[in-house]
Order: sequence, then structure tokens, then C-alpha cells
Amino acid sequence: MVEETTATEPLDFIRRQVEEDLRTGYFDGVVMTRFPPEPNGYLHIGHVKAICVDFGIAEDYGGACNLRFDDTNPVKEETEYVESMIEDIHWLGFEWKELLYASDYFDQLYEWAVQLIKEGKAYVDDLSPDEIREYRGTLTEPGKNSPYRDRTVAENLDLFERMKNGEFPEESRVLRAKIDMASPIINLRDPVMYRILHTPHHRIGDKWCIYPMYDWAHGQSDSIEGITYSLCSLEYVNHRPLYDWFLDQLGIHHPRQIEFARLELTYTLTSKRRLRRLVEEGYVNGWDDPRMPTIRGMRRRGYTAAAMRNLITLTGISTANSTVDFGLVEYAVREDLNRVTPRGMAVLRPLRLTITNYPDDQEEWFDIPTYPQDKENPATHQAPFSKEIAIEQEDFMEDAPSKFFRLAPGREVRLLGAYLVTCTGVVKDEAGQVVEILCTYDPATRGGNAVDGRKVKGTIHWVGARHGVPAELRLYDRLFSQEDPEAVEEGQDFTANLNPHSLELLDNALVEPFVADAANGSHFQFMRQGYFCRDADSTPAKPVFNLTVNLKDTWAKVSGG
RNA sequence: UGCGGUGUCGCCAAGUGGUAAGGCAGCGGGCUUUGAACCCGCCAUUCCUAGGUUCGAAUCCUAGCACCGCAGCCA
Repeated sequence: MVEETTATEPLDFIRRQVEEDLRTGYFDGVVMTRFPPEPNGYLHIGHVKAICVDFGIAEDYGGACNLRFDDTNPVKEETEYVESMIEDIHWLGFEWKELLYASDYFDQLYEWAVQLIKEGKAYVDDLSPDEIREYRGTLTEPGKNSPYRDRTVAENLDLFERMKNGEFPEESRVLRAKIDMASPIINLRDPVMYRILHTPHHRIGDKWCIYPMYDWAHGQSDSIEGITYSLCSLEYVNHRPLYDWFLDQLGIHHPRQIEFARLELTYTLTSKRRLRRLVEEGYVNGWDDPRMPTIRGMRRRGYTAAAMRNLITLTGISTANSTVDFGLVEYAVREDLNRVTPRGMAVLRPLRLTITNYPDDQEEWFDIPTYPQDKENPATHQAPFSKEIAIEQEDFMEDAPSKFFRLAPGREVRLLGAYLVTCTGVVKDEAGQVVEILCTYDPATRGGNAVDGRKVKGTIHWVGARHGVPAELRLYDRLFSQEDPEAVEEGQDFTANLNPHSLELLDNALVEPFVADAANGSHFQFMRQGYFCRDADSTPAKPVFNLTVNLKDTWAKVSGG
């Protein structure tokens, strides 16, 4: 009798809650989420997690997810960011039910504020920002009531209306919720609901002189949209009691808020302020620099949407702050690229190899499998071979240890897809540097196999010198040299941890013809080297490729390289 | 000295009283016309600490310890 084994993946704690609600009918079977970014910067790897959680959970349970821009602060927000975010989310492969803005709800929010004033639950405060801070108390001491806290409803109504009409300067007054200045939860000490801002809004112009605070806008926005799961990061745990209070006073739909930990990665920074400094101070070449953890940067680097989404699955969702090893990102990227990426040959640092017994004017075009990793896909491409070819400098050692399976004097290796060659000598310049390798080839090994059945341990890649195409290769490494970029000595900042070798330009690389012709954005594996992505900086004369991620390199580890 | 949250393998992370899943990394081996990929094996007698309850505890109780968040008219 065979046991039925139901090996189900364990659910994360959010999905488990959703399933329980579905079972009990808590929200009548509705699963509605939203991704609520503030349009004040570019989306980065941290947002990828939020996006995958918000959209992913809706997707998993037949629900829907809105994209809502939380645009409550006109001094920081711009349309440019709205557009880039839309593009980035689409690139990740998600589609929203509705595209909305918190500013869509400003009228409703205003009405609700008036309602709270009428009920004696909100008041206009004339205290200055400094005074408000003083009156708020500290983490261990209670705050005290503002002298304006007990104004009459009529006076509050009048003042609030005049705030809206622009009669007062910024910072002269705010509207506050009347809750409890002695609450141990600081968010409940009469939080500000509206402030005066004479700044036009990027979408709705100068219609408003007062703008709702995030805390006043967010929960109600979710409520209006019928959101059932308000998924957010851990720091909002402290705000939940306030959102609950607002929703309860108003008596409107109450989403279930569930907080989860943000994604942090070693060697990576996700603070908007920090990323902005990297760009503005020229440490990187813009927001889409392939070293940036922005979605645009990663995309240009050659990371795929599938890899990013899988990374989130791999890291999981929990309520414990954690920092994921960057190696997991590389794993996710390699795993996705390995399956589908065409293979080509590129010599990063060329060394001339001359086959002395190969006819001077002979030329052969070898059929090289383009997808050797996929036995189902027999596609090949042609690689030109002649007397002179280029090999990788690393693939030759004059005084090689026995474990070195590549070319060395007297040793035989396979030129991938072509012939077996044996090194017979080297040519050196005046400085004693090896500038050329001399080899003989065995004509009976065409395609790379010896008729006599002898084996060679090493196979190296090559590019024909006659038809190889010069290319620029940009080798990227992690942007920071410390796991925690913020870990610096007294008096220094994170820029002290910038990795000086995060970009290495290889201007003399050679690629085989078929990769040179690819479209920008095409992915390749340059065999034995890594995954590369053709950059938009390519010109017809010279293609440019970005290193997405290198291949694992056991030899480098063994040899101490 | 307030409130809230979190502590399970180097990094993530399951586990919800019945005797520590999985992934990454690492290590060993196989295979290999990519020293890649792939395949096989190894990798927590122990769950922050100390007591207690129980036949039985990572899970329950008590007391500690450590780390994170909160004092914007930012989000």
C-alpha cells in the first residue's frame, strides 16, 4: 500500500492568515491588496519584495491588487517617479486592477476631518513645530495637552476652513486628532492630520493649501478601496493602533493590516537618501547604473524579472529583521539564466595563439551548439576558425601545476568545438612577457574528439583572430566592499566602503560574430566566464556587454585566485 | 525608566506539546567538448540564557539577556 504523501510547501504567515479568513469567510472571500509607493524616487530591490508580496498574494488567491501612489507630500513628489514606477512594476510582470492616487481621496478625507471636528475628536492647534515636539513628551514621559486642545467645535471648523482656503502661512497651524497625550504609544499623542503647505501638487496643482499626513490618509485610502489586506513593513506596527482608531471613529471598512520584514541584502544599500547621493555625487553613472540596486539598474545589469521574483520566494516572508546574503541573489540570477541563455565565446583578455601547422589561408566555420545545456534544443551557430586565434590569458601558464587543466608548454587541450592543440612554444617580448603561444593541432580531432579515443582534461574557449569582433566588456562587482556598507570608522560615512573595483572596463575583448549582432538587452553566457547582457551603449562598430554575474569558479577557489 | 516587535545551522527559514523541513553557502565524490550546469553524499542530540510544568518542550509557565522600531507639520 503506497502512502499518499502530500508534500506541500509550508505557507508563509500572511498566506496562512488569508487562507484562514477564506475558510471562515471573514472578508466574504475577497482578497484585495495594494502596493502604495510614494513617488519620490526610483524603485529598488527592497520594493521588489513588497511588490511580490502585495501582487503575489492577490494573484495566488484570485484577488486583485491596486497600484496607489501615496502622494500626500507635494514637496517631495514628482510625475517622473510615477512613470518610472509604472514601468518597473510592469517589467517585473505584475498588473494592477486600478491605478490610483491618495490625492484622489483628498475631498473625502477633508469631509471626514470635518466630521471628526464636529464630533469633538479633532482640533486646530496653533503651537509651533518646536512646541508640538516639546508637548509630545518623550519615550518615557507622557506629553501634555496643547492650550488649544479645547477650542470649540465652531472655532475649529472656522479655523480649519480658513487653513484650507490658504489664509495662514505654513507651520502656523495644524489639525490634530484628539486622542491621548499621555498614551505610551507615541503615535496616539494627538497626531497631526493636516499641515499647511503652499506648494502645488504634481497632479492636482494648487487646489489645496493643506495636505493630509500619511497616517491620516493611508488607512482611509485602503478602506475606500475595499482593501482586505493592508500589507506593510514592520515599522508600521506602531501605527496600527492609530489606523484602527481613525477607522473606528469613522465607522468604515476595516482592512486587516499585516506587517512583515523588509528585504535587506549584504553589500547593498536601499536608503533613498544614500542612493541619491551615489548618483548625485557621481559614484555611479545614474539611477540605472548596473551596480545600483534599483530595478532599472538591475535590469540593465541583466538580472531578469523571473530571477527577482524567485529571489523573493527563496528568501521568504517573516517578522524577523534579517539580512540576506548577496550570494542568494547571484544564485537566483544564475539559476534563471542558465536554463534559457544562449552560449557564446568571448575572450576577455586576449592572448594570441598561432597554430603553426595549420595552413596559412585556410578557414573553417565550426558549428557550435548554442544551447548545450538543453539537450532538446539542437540549435547551433557558426564560429570562424583559422591559423591565428585568441585565447584567454588566464588559460595559459608557463609553469603550470599539475592541477592546471589548461594550456602549458607540452600540454594538449581542446579548443571548444574545434581541435585538440598542443603547446609547442611561446614568444616573449623584451620584458619577458608571453605575447604569443605556439601550438600544433591534430587534424584528426576535428570537432574536438580524438579518433584514437585519447582524452584531454581541459577545454578552453577561443575566438578566431580574423573574424572576431572587438567589444567592450564592463565587469561589475559589488558596489561596496563591506557586508554592511554602513559599518564605518568614526568620522567616515558609507562612501568609505565603496569598492574601488566595482567596475572594470575591458576595452580589448573579442567576441565571436554571432553574439556581436544581437539586440540590446540580449542575454548570453560567455562560456567559462559568466552571463552578460548587451548594453544600450553599443554602437554598430563596437558592441558593449555588461557582466550580469560570473559563473561559479572552482578553479579560482582552489588556486587561491 | 515607556510602548511595540524579534531571537531555530555561516545566511535565510519551516516548526503552533510527540521527539529539529527546505534553500543558499560550505565540504567530499561522480559526470562533463563550459573547472559551469547536473547527480550523489555530508553539514543543529539542539532551538538566546536559567529555572519550572509534563511520560514528553523549540513549542506551555516564570525570571533574565540581546537586538530592532517609535519622540517629522516625512512616508
